[in-house]
Parts: sequence; structure tokens; C-alpha cells
Amino acid sequence: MPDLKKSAVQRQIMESFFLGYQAFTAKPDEMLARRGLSRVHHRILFFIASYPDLSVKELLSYLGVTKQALNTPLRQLIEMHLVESLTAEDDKRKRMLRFTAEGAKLEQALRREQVRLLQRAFDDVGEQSVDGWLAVNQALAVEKASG
Amino acid sequence: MPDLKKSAVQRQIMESFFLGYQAFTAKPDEMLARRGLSRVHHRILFFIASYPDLSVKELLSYLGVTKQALNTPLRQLIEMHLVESLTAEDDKRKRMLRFTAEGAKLEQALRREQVRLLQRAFDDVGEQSVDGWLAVNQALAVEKASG
DNA sequence: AAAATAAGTCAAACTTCTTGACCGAAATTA
DNA sequence: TAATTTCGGTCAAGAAGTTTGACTTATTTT
Repeated sequence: MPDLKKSAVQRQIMESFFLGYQAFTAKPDEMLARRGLSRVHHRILFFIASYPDLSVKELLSYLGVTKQALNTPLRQLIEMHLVESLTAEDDKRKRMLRFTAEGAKLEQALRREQVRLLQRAFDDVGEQSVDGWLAVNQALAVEKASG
Repeated sequence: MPDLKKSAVQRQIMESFFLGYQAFTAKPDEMLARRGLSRVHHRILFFIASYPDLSVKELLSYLGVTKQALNTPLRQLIEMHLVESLTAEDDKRKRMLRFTAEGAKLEQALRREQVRLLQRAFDDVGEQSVDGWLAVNQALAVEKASG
């Protein structure tokens, strides 16, 4: 346990968090860039993967952007046949967003790279450290939700 | 240790990393916004804190942006008397960047909030988890540097 | 003396995001 | 049924931020 009262230690911890997170998104960013896509597209893909058949409104609330900001990247994904937008049976105003086969493949490929990176780091540090890492991330995520 | 082969588990891990990192920058973002500043300014402050008297060129290489992109935010920090730019003795082409008293105070305030958040999360999970969290972040940061 | 470097500026192009207004279709309500 | 609300989508204008490229000044290196 490092001494969290020292400025230099604090900055070092903050820096490795920053670099770690940056490493985590670097590979997907590169893969997406090859297709002319970016971080926003990845986030859209992530939420469609997590909540298949979610509506545009729900997606907007997860992303925390305006519908105008979502419009372009989502349309691109649809035009590239990665995502499809289907009218919901129960409420025909709604569109259900889901992957095409190709879209699902891309999401898997992006995730596979991220998991591979995590796996390498996990292998380096051992199981106990992994559990700790997960626990702290969870705690931080919860702090965010609460205050 | 969760089963990293399951898609849903993978996404859940990725999500809490994302949310954790977002929580980590949320408070500084809010404090900076009150002064009309943003993430870029925070990164500038971070590097000046880590490497006092660094040159503009060095700062550029840390940030990974063009000098035109740096120009505006750095000038703002200087005009707000948070950062000062002094001609280096040894090479008068260079400018040494450092904090004013007020700038140092701001950097401390931002860091204090981040440390406070980390400390709360750390207290929730215990010492062993903290060491694991740090170890994984380090490993990820290193993966970035290597490959 | 010539070439290279550090810092800074001006300009144009592009991207992304915002606010605000508006539309059509469908659902809800009064 | 008629009025209102909701969902998805679009158009327009403006604010930011980023990039490439050219150019300047001062200083250092060759």
C-alpha cells in the first residue's frame, strides 16, 4: 500500500490509471479508425451489445448526448450494415436497435482485443490482484452513481 | 476471479472500468468548468505538476497534440495567471512552464478531489484490493508502452 | 555564415457538439 | 373523437477543438 499522502505518489497513481485506461481504448480506436469510425461508434456498439433491441431514446440516455449528436454516427453504422433499426411491434414509434451479423462480428473483435489486453495484464499480476482491481473499479463506479 | 470467457462478464468488467474512470475525472471536470476550463487544461496542469519547468516542446510530446492545439488552452492558463512561462537560462529559445501560486493551488485542489474519491473507494475494499488495483493499472500502462 | 531548433501566429478546412425549431407517425389523454 | 404527448428524425446556425501548412522571430548549432 503506497503512501497516499505524498503528492508524487498521488500523481504516479493517477498517471498509471490514465495510461491504463488509455491502453484499454487504444486498440479499438485503431481498429475503428481503419473503418472511419471513432470512440462514439464504439460506445454505441457497446450499448447495443449490452442491451440488444434498446430504443434510440434509451441509447441517448446511456450516452448522455443529444439526438442530433447521435444522429450521424448511428446513421453511419446503419448505412454500413453494422446495425439495423427495426420498428418495435408494441410501439411503432420506437426503433429497436440491434446488430447485423457483421456488426456483431465487429463488436466481438473489438471486445476480444480489449479482453486480450486485460488478460495479459491479469496474467502478469495474478488472481488476487485481478479481484482487487475489479473491486476498486466497482467501488469507483458506485461512488459515481451515489455522489 | 470472474469467468473472463463469458461475453456478459467481459462487458460488465469493461463497463465498470469505464464508469470508474469516468468517476475519476467527473469532479475535476466540474471544478474546471466553473472557470471555463476543460480536460485539456487539466492535462496541461498535470504535466506541469509532474515535470515542473518543462518546455513547451516537452509538454507537446506528452500531450500528443500539435502546437496549434495547445496554443489556446495554454495561453488561457497563462492569462488567468495559473501558469507562467519563463525564458530558460541555458537556452533562451525555450520557455519553462511552471505554476503561479494560484495555479499550484488549483492543481492541488483538483488532485485532492481525485485522491478523496480514490480514498473512499480504497476504504471500501481494503488494502489488498488497492495493491491489486495499482498492479493491474501498472501492467496495463506497461502493455501500452510495450505493445 | 548557414542551417536547425523553439516558440508562436495566421489561415483554411474539417469534425463534433450544442441549441432551437420543426415534422410525421403513433400513442396517450381528456 | 379531438387534443396532447412522445419517439424518431431532420435542418440550420453557431461554438469549440483539431489538423495541416506556411511563415516569423529569436536563438543555438554546425
